[in-house]
Amino acid sequence: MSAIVDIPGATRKRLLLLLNLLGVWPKDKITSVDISEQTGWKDSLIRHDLWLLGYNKGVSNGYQTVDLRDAINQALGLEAETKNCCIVGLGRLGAALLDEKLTQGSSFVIKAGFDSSLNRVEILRSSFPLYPANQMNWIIKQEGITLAVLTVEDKEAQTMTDRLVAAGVLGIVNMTRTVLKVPPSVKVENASIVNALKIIS
Amino acid sequence: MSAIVDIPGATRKRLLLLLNLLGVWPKDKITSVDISEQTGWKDSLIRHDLWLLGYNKGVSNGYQTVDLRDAINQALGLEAETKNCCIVGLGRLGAALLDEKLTQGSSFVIKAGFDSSLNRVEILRSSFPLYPANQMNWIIKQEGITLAVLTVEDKEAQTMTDRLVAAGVLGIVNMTRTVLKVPPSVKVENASIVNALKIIS
DNA sequence: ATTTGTGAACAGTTTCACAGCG
DNA sequence: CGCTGTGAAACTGTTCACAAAT
Repeated sequence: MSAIVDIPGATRKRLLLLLNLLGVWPKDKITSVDISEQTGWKDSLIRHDLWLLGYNKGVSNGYQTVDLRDAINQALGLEAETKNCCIVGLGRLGAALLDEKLTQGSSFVIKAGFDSSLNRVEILRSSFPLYPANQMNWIIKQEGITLAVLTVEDKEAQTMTDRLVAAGVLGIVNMTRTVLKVPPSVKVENASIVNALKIIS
Repeated sequence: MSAIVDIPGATRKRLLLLLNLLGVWPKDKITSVDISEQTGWKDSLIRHDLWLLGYNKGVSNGYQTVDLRDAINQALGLEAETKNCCIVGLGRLGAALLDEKLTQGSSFVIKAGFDSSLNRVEILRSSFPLYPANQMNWIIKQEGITLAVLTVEDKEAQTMTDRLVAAGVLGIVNMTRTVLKVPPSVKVENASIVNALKIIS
């Protein structure tokens, strides 16, 4: 088990996106300039990222697409075991995530969905079980769920977050506009569409 | 029209989230320590942000909730005119966004939805019109649409992006895993759920 | 000739320390 | 005193320039 280098956040985000590009790159060789053209990142930045990562098999010839992809996957500690996730909030947006295609080809498995409305839990069809929100604590523990996607109404966001944290979840993808209050050990990534619109406008 | 100060990206993102917090803050006064407790950001960082923004009405007493909110709104150039948006890709995720509630209370108005499947365009119900993707160019121009939310399948992502760019869109919220290639004048914010899961895990 | 690997220089961001206001 | 406003210091992230490899 090679030492997993500590990759800075900004670099990590880029490498994760690069992984997606490598997955569809048609040629078996790719250069830092190729990547730059596809992504808009400076070629020097890409080389620097890969240097931080400790990859150094590209000398003067560009990188082997597949080999680079594997190396990044390994260095980021992905591709390891699958991670169990849950969805909290089964309104229109949450229900859309019941679609398996979303996580297809990734190492994430959605193990459960929760909603505070019993009605929704009973009506919706899904490939994984749905539960009323008051069962979150024990289901999360029992299923070994470590990540959650939060798609509730804003007014419920903090309450549900508190429950997720109490149940021992390690990371939350926050699709609400609310700023979530979590202990430092829990990671939050904000992916709200309205917030994203504000950022770019 | 006061000079709109140029706010650095990191600060801008925080202020946008802070706005949401201020909207639900129960007291009429708020201090940098209050904000720190709710968000996890260092109180000194918050004061620094507000300093950059040019706000300086808080001296030694904390900030007036409503006044601060207005000031941030104004400084970020939000709250100005409404921005016209469109949704590209009406699969399960895209269809979920047809719900008006999503943009409710924001200054974004969804003017159109597009999909390359005529079938979906005809079947789905929505509060704004849906069009086949080949009409994107003129509809976007006619409706004055400047922002797009991209919720297509990954394999269509770049093609649709090219069309959006050609039609003159200025920003894209990318809900796909694909790294989009756009000219420097077009802003992209990645909000893909699977990518977000990777970031936190 | 290309294209990487490397570290130094540069730019951006966060934290610290503390003067000064109410 | 508690809390902001302020700039310097520390830190993080990006770009540049160029030697080395093929």
